[in-house]
Amino acid sequence: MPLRIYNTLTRKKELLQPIEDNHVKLYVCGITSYDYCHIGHARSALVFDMVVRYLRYRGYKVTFVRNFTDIDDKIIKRANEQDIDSAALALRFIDEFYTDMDALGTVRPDIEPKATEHIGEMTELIQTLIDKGMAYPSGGDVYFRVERYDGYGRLSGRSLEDMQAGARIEVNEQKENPMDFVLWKAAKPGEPKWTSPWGDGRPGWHIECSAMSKKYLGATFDIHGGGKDLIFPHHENEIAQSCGASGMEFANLWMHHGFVTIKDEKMSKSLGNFLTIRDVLQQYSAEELRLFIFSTQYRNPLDFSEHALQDARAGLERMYDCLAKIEQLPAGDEQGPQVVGKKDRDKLESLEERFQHAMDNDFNTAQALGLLFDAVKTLNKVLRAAGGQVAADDYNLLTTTAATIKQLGEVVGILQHDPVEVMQQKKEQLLAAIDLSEAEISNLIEKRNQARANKDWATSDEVRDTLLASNIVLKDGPDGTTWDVK
RNA sequence: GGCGACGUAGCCAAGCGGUAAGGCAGUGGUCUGCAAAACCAUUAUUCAGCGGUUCAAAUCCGCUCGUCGCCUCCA
Repeated sequence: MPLRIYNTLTRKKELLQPIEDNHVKLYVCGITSYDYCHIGHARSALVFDMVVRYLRYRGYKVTFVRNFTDIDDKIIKRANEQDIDSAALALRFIDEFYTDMDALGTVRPDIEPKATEHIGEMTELIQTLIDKGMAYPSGGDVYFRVERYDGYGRLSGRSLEDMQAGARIEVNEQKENPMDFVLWKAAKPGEPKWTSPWGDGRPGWHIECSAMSKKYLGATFDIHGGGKDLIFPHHENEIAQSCGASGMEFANLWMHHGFVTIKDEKMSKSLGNFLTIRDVLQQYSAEELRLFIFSTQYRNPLDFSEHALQDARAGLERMYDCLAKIEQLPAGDEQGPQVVGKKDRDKLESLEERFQHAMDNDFNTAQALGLLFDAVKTLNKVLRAAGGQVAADDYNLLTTTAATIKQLGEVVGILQHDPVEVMQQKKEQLLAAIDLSEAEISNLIEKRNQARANKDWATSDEVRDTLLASNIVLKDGPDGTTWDVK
């Protein structure tokens, strides 16, 4: 029954115990909007989409906040390169982000705050830190005084000494300590700026999340999430700012997902080995992409390859095919022979429970999906054994299990389309690429059936080979011949 | 250099102290005129290597090797 989540802070799986009974408050670091999103961003969005869906499925109320960083060095730089306004650039890529998210079918967060709309909250927080001696203005900037916060390094598991030893930080004369980080940046000429007690400027990156999470979720909340690359310095600094200012705990649980890699290297802009979400969605459906992403547990690295996506496609089709067959099954016959054995019945009836058990273990989607596939395997076996004549009891088991599979699929966002239609659409799509209509295929099948009735195998095989040349595969079953596009 | 993660069949991937899920691919069989599909069976005496703890280890501990990540913007 209990849901356990791996907490980066303690390096252990911990029971989820929301501060407010049954209400989970979740903050996720969103994108910096200056470019199209790549598959790594898709993984992030999809992982937390799954988390929210699962928590809600388990009966929790979830308040989900995900921010937009719409002011930052990269945005300014990119806007300058294109000679456009930085705010306009940021807005444009927020729009593009929504386009991608809608295509992926992710649930919208409840609140999506933008950094530029919370400057007041940030300056207030910075002032609190200055008042407490945890921050200091210097030359128009304001810096966080890292040595004044005892717990600095506890999230990333490193000591201040370790970090200083290997510091690759640029020497900055304005800092008291090289590890101090900026809370407020003085504006250079021509840069976007806001007024503050320390002069015109803009916020540093980390302060926005501290300010906005506090505003919408409170000083202490349940889960804070993001990619592994945010652990240091971003989340470490958030903890320092938030705990430093409030004197209270910040997020109770820290969830960090692994990277998407290509040939085992991190996908990133600097390496140039990234694919955008829309690139991939041109070739693969959102559900295929989801199946691929959830084929491994969220903390592990996930290697992107054409082969892996093809596997996901084959797997998803296998599931839909099974569901479609059940949907088209004639209602159960009271007289029909029962073919489902006790072992299979128990297995199918306990599917939801076992699925929950897997997901309760730190959202183990890989195992959960394995259980779904295992159920499909069993359903296929039953369908085969029944041969179209299903006993009423078996029929009920088949249809309720199919409904359960669809319901559980919703947690990871797959199997949400009508199975019969999906299989039909798949055919039509592929047919469109071939110069044959369904009617022509039916005619050819009819011709072949006549030839077969006359035991004219030469003609029969000729028809089959002709169709095969157009990627149409014939399947002779007990109820006649059906076909599929290869 | 500091810190961390990972190494399970041809590929992907669960399992986290009680004797190796699942997917893709392969092989044999049922079915078929022959096929295809589907189904059934089968595919790791073994979990990078070497030691140790334990009645029992892929699972815990130590060392070695290998891969990757963070330490600078990054999901």
